[in-house]
Amino acid sequence: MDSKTFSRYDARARVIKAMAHPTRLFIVDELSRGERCVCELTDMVGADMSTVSKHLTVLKNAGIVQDDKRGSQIFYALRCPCIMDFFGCVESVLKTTARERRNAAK
Amino acid sequence: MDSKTFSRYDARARVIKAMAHPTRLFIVDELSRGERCVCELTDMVGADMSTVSKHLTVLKNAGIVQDDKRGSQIFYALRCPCIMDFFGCVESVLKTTARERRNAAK
DNA sequence: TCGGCAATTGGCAATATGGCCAAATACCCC
DNA sequence: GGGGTATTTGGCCATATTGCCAATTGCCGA
Repeated sequence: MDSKTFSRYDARARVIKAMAHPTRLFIVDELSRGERCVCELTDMVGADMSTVSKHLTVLKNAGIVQDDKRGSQIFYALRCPCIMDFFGCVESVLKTTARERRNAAK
Repeated sequence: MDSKTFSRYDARARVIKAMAHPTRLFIVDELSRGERCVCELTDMVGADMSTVSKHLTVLKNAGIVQDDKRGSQIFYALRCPCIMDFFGCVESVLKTTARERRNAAK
C-alpha cells in the first residue's frame, strides 16, 4: 500500500474512529433528533461534563458535528445527517451475527 | 444512560471500532471486490503477515468478515456487503470538511 | 514422514485512549 | 466589577491498541 493510498484510508479511518465509542454514538444519535447543548448531553450521558466535552471535541475534529455558541451555552449539531446511515448498516451486521449464532446453537 | 441503552450503543461501537483502522478499511475495501486469502492481503498491505492476520481476526470477531479454509489457505470475504455504505457516508463527511476549509480560506 | 508454505498465537514495547479531578475561560446578570 | 453557570483544558493514571519478532499449528507434496 503506497503512502497516497494509505492517506486516503487513514482519512476515512479518522472519521470512523471518531464514531467508535458508545458514548459518542449515543451523542450522535441524540443529535440526529436536533441540536443539544453540552449540559443537556451531559445529563443524558451521565458522565463528567469534561468527559462529554472531550467526546464532543473528538466528533468536531472529525467533522461530524459543529458547534454554535449562543450566550453562555454551546449547542452542538450534526453536520452531516447521512451519518445516520452508519446505524442501519451496523444493525444489519449485528443482526447477521445474531442470526448465525442462533443457527449455530441449533 | 441506563445499562441497557449502554449495551446497545456498545454493541454498535464494537462493530464500528473494528472498522476504525486504515489497514482494516483497506482490507474491507479490497474484500468488497471478492474474497482474498491472507497472503494476498499481506502482499497488498505490505505489513507482517501476523499483523494482517490479527487485523482479520478483529474484523471476524466483529462479524464483518468470514473465513473459509480451503487447503493450506484461508480465504476471507465480506459477510455483509452493506458495509460499503460506510464509505459513501465517510466520504461525504470528508468532502464537507474540505469544502468548509476552502470557504474558510477565502 | 519430512520440509516447507500458510496462518495464527504469544510476548513485548511503544503509543493512544478514556475518564475523573482540578484549574482556567467565557459569558451573563446584578 | 463580582458571583454564578457553562464549557474547555491540563494533568494523571489505568487500560487498550498496534506492530514486530519468534514460536507454533495445519496442510500439502515429495
